[in-house]
Amino acid sequence: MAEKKKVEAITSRDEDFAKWYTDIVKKAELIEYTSVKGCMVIRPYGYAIWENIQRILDGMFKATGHENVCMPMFIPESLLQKEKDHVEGFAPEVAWVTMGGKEVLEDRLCVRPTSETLFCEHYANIIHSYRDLPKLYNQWVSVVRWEKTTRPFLRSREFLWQEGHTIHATEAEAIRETEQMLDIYADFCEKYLAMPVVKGKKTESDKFAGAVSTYCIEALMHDGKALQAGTSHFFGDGFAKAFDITYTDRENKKVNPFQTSWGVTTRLIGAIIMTHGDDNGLVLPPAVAPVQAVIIPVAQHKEGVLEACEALREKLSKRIRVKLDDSDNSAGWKFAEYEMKGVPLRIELGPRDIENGQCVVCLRVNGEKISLPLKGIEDAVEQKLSEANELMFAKALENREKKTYTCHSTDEIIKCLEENGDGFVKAMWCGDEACEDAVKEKTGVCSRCIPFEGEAVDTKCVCCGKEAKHLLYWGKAY
RNA sequence: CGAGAUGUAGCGCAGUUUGGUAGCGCGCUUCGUUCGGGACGAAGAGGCCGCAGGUUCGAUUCCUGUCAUCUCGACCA
Repeated sequence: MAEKKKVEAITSRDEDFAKWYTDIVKKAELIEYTSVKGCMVIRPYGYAIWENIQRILDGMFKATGHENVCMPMFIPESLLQKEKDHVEGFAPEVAWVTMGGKEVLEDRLCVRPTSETLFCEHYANIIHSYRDLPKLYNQWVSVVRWEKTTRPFLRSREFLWQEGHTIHATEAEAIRETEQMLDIYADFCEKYLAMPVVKGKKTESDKFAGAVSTYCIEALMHDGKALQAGTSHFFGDGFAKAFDITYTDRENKKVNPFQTSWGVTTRLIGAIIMTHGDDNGLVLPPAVAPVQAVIIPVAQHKEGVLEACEALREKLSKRIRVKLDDSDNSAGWKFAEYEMKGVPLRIELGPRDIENGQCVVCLRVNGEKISLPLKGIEDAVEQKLSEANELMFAKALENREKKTYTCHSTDEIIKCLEENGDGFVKAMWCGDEACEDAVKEKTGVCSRCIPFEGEAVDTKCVCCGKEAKHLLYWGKAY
């Protein structure tokens, strides 16, 4: 029996985190590989998670006045090259199109690696007066970046995302927008994905190509590596100038507007896996779980069991996403299956329960198993789902706190990571790029962000010892 | 993109050293017995051994190339 179980089990998380991750994406049926490197099929169960993410976020965007649009997938080289920093930032990973198998020499087309240039071209066409501003646009599409190394969800060559592109009359308004969207991302991650994030600003060397400043949310995965979960950029009027976007203001003067862009990707699914998953498989936050509760009949061949299960499913389906598995697999098989798939709640219903007017409810996050009366079960189940969400957030936060270290020298960073494993390192920085590089060279951690919250832990730079300007989060990143 | 490893049935693997057209476990199909933590028995089905060249009478096995996957670096959401 023990032998058999071993055959089916996934790699232990603490033994080999990377293998554990790929085991989960395959065994929970989130993705399947294709014959093209870095391009994956997102299977129904994986895509349903993305649809839930999409639905919630889209609601948040709409509630703050944004509208969805859809830009073309192709960008002519001449357009891509209009903003110098931007094109330089993306050039190495742009995929070019050949027409009918022939190389195109003049103004060839690429597949969008991001759509700033397309939005800019469009804005230049439709914006004339201050009355045309702001435009708060977003699109849900896929983009292509020809990455060298790829990993499902974390780094694929084509990935799904949303990209918001807004344009404003004033700098202050654009900055407010950048901050607002970062807040929305952070709220979304913490409330709906139960994933704590650090809000902050990227250093100069790490910011988006063409941006004045890049804000980000950084999350810490269970193995102590950092993952950028979302970004929000303030562009100033640099793009507007490069693309000749102007409007006439109230004083009848021609001026450039200010822009932002912000995005999250299917990488969030990778973040969910690596934040919450355990040795039994995926653990999904209730808000985005395709199935929030699964009903498993016990001794389903016995009279009345399936009928009782169906009645329960019917009742719960009015409130939550519920599935009844009446397949003829054994109950034990189903338990393991839905644990692998990360279903937040399992409801067992068998002859004994029916007799007692109850069911057994089991929480995926901690394995807690309790009997609850069938009367009023809808409320109890909703209660348990929100409890599961809180527990997941608390667990993830505990892991992050445990793996957040404060260091005062590069030697201390090296020693600390050796003793405790990877994690966030909080250390002061003078603001000099040379020090940023030197820390990476010496210790292996790179700068993640300058956090909005958090007090100075020292007065001197962790690297050069000169006066420190910023507290910085450092870490090894995905 | 540099270093390394791996591609054999849906999944996990053996076989390759020493060349002769493929095997195991799980899963799958059918029937029966089961069903409160991945049940059991019987009978079946399933393979251009990643792909393309080469060597050979003959290649899953040897050689070359290529594609994909994984790991570690450099780069990046």
